[in-house]
Amino acid sequence: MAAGLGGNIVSTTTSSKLGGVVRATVKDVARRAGVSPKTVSNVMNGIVPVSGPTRLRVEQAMAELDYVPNLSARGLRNGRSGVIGLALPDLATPFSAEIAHHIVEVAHEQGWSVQIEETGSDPQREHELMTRARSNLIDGLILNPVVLKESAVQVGVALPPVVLLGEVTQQLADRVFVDSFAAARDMTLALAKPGRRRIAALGVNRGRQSATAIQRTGGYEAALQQLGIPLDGSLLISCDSWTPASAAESLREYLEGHPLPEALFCFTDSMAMGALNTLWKRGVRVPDDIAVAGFDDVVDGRYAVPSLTTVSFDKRAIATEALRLLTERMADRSHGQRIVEIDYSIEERDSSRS
Amino acid sequence: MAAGLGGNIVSTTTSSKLGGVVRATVKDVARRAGVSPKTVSNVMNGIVPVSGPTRLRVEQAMAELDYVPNLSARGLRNGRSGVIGLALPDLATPFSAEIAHHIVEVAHEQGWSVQIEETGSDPQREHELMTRARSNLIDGLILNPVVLKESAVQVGVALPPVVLLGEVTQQLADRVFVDSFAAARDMTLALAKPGRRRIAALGVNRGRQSATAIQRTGGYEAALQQLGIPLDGSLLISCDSWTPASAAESLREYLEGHPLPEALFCFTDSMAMGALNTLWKRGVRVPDDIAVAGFDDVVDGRYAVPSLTTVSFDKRAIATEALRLLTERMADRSHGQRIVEIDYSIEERDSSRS
DNA sequence: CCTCGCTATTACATCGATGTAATGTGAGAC
DNA sequence: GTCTCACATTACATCGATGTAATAGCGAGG
Repeated sequence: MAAGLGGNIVSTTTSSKLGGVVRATVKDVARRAGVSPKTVSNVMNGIVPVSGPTRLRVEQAMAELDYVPNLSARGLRNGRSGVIGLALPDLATPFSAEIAHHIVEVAHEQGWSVQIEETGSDPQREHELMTRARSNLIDGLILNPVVLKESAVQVGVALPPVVLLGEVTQQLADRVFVDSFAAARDMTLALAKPGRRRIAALGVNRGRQSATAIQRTGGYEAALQQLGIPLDGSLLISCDSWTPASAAESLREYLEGHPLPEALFCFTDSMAMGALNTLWKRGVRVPDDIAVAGFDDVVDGRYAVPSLTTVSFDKRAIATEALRLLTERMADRSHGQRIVEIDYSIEERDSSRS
Repeated sequence: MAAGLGGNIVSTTTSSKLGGVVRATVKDVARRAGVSPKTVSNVMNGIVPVSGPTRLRVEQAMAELDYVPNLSARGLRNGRSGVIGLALPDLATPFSAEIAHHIVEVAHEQGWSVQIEETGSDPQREHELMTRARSNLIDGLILNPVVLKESAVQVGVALPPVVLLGEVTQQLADRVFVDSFAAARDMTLALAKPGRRRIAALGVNRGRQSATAIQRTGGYEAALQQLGIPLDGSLLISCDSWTPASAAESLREYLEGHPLPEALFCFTDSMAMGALNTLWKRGVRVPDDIAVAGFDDVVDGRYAVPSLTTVSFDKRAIATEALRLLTERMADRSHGQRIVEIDYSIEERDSSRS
């Protein structure tokens, strides 16, 4: 309201409003504590030393005014927002949800906020995200891409730090992954152990192959080869969407035209649960008539009927490693590509117990 | 590099860096298009009219420079970030995940980003979130509280717009909810229809009651009363954590000391799936020996063995309504509390089919 | 008593976008 | 040919926090 004299403008209204409610700023805190705004800032950041008494006065003033820093302003000034993005195909998928859970949890422990985006397996959407990322509202991105070779995700110099989850190849970004090929191979071997030879695989994509599907199919085939079992194309059950609904329906159709395999390896637990439902509806007993296995070790799979044999791995480790790679790259963008592999194990449960 | 003359300082270095990569600003775009920064801003916002040719030049310049607006700066200036917060107890819970999925989806359609937080059912954490919300990085908050009467969530004047999900009472915030009481009552009635009288309820909390647990327990008891069935305390199976693990274990312990009820109403689908697993392990047939029902209509429940009878409701409608309430309140903070009720229906599936 | 040197504090500019108020430009009317 | 009016465009200040460089304070050493 009051204009100063000369070049200096002395404003008396410094607090800002949020929906009509006043909010204190550093200036307000400074005035109340009888110091300069920069000193308040110094107290908050702790880099520049502040004397004991002054620090106390400032802290008290902050408390009295219920001061909350404006992160937009800080983000503008610092060039960093303290927010990371997490992009997943579909949050409603139990596997994605568990990953998201761990990432949000680990991020929070380290003081980061997480902004979630769904790509819906759409390369276009994945591209949008990179752009969004560049708008400085997020400092980095953890991306779980689906489509192989999606040129959309060109992890280049003009983009913020990115960590990919999963087995995208041909990308230069940092990456955390589980060796799906080896895991699928081992699971197939485990299913074959009790002498089963007619082992079907559920989840082969008909059209555009996802990187994950290719890996798991490859591992499955490698195991058969290792066992000397000839590859039987009629045991590859395709399933366009990796959902229980799609899996249940695909298996239902399949069983109408094919004999029952001795074992069924589903490429995700979600699909396995759809499959279990179909088998149960047809009166097929698991594991007596057919052994079933999944992949991901999702919580619900453990309580499926029967409990689902699956490929298990430490999802929290994935979150921890992804965040480590991301923060390290944010600190130093120059170092080369880093790839972290997460161990897996075969969890044999009731659905394949012979 | 070149200093201007007089009071005006003409800077030639206007683009900013992000990890060593130059990023164009409005100034750069303006210079390239031969207009002022404000005109560029006008082109983007579309409020102030800009002549055709000028607009074209600006748009071309933006494209050439690969311009991306800095949202921190915009947020600082406008006081709004375009981000809303979503706080849920636990993302890994299929129900929460599905809700999150729909909210993220609907929010994206309306141009909002979503920042996710987990409260872990911790009132303290819920409080932190409100503070965080005030830091202007989020314009509003959708909160799914768990604990009843958590004084932490004091939806007051100094806080950003909040919409609560669920049946928190005694709060003045806008709210979207499903009538758990009525739904639980109807489900209990449905389970009793074929003449079942010994109906157990799984999910009663031992210690601190959640609002939801109270509602569902109440509905269950109301149904029994309506049916003239005396309330039998030994049919109330408590379960401290609403997870399949906890439910499976609680039921296992329960069955060791009690006869098998005729029906089991679990307060969530997740718990019901844990229960199904326990029943199967004990050789109890569902629905022949006992009918089982859940609540939430989670995807995996539909493919449980047997398919789970449940209380269903439109989760996308919850998301849509929550966002509508939130955006309306952000536009006008003065109007009174609004409460939206979402319809439910009883989905009878194989787990209770007699 | 004065200066040196160290530390705590301050004034000022800055990050990028945008509202405000003022300026510039053109067509149309007299 | 001049004046008005409407509209496109510009200069400047601002949002809030913080780095930079300069200042103030203060004890120790000469």
